[in-house]
Amino acid sequence: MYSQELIKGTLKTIVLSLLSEHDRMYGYEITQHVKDKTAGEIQLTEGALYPTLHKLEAEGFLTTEKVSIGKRVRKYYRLTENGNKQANDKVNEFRRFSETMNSLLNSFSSNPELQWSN
Amino acid sequence: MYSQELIKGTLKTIVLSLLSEHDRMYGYEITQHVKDKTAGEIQLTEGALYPTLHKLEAEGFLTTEKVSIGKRVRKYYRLTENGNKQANDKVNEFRRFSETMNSLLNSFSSNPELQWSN
DNA sequence: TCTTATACCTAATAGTTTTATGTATCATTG
DNA sequence: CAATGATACATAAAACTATTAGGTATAAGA
Repeated sequence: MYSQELIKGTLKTIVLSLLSEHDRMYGYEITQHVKDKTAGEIQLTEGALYPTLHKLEAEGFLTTEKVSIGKRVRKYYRLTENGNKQANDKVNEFRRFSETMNSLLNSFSSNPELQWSN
Repeated sequence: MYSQELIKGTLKTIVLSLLSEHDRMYGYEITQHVKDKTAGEIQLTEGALYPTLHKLEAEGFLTTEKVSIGKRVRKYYRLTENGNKQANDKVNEFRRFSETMNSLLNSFSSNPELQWSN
C-alpha cells in the first residue's frame, strides 16, 4: 500500500482516466477496480472519492445518471466532452511528471542493488 | 509547470533524495536546484518547503548546522542515518508508485497520437 | 537608489483528507 | 434466521497541509 500523500495528488487523474476507458462507472466500482488493478496497492477511500466525484461534476467534467438495481440506486458517472479532454491532459501530465521525477531522482542511484535499505 | 497537487505528494521524497546525493544543502539551494534540474517545471514554494524541512528535522531524519556567510546565516541540512534509510525508502516507493500508475493509466492509450486533445 | 537575488521564517486562510458515522440493501454462513 | 460482510451512497468534525501574503535582512548590479 502506497502512502496516502502519494495517492492524493493523482486521485483526479485516476478517476478521469478510468472513466475515459469505461464509458460509465459508479463510485464503489471505481474503488474496486483500482484496488484490483493495483493488487491492493492503491486503495481509494470513500471520504476522498465522493467529494472528488462531486467536484468533477460541478466543474462540468462529469455527468451522472441514477440507475435502480433492485431497490438500490446506483449513481453512474460519465465523462463530458470537456471531461474527456481533461482526462487526456491529466494522464499526459502525470506521464511527463513521472519522467521528470524519475530523472530528478535518477542520480540518486540507478543501481537496484543499492536501493533497498535493510 | 506541473499542478501543485502532483508536487505535493512528492515534496518529502524530493528533499530527501537531493540530500542523499549532496551531503548538505540549505533551503534556498534546494528550491533552485529543483527548478534548474526540472527546467522550471517543479517549483517548490518556501511556505511548503520550510515547514517540511522542520518536520523532517523533528522526525529525526535531518540535522542542521548554521554557517555564517558574511553577515548572513545559512542553515544547512544533512541526512541522519535514519534519514538516509528514509530517502532510500521514499525514492523506491515513488518509483514503484509511478510504475503502478503508468500501468493503471496505460490501458488508457499507449499510442501518443491519440493522447493529445485539440 | 532601486530592483533583483539571496536567505531565512511564519501566520491566517483556504483547501483537502482522514476518520467516523449514518443509512440501507443484498448475500452468505453458522 | 440472525449475524456478518459486501455493496452503495453520503457527509461532518477533526486533522493536516499548502497557498498566499507578509516580515526581516544582506548583497549585487543597473
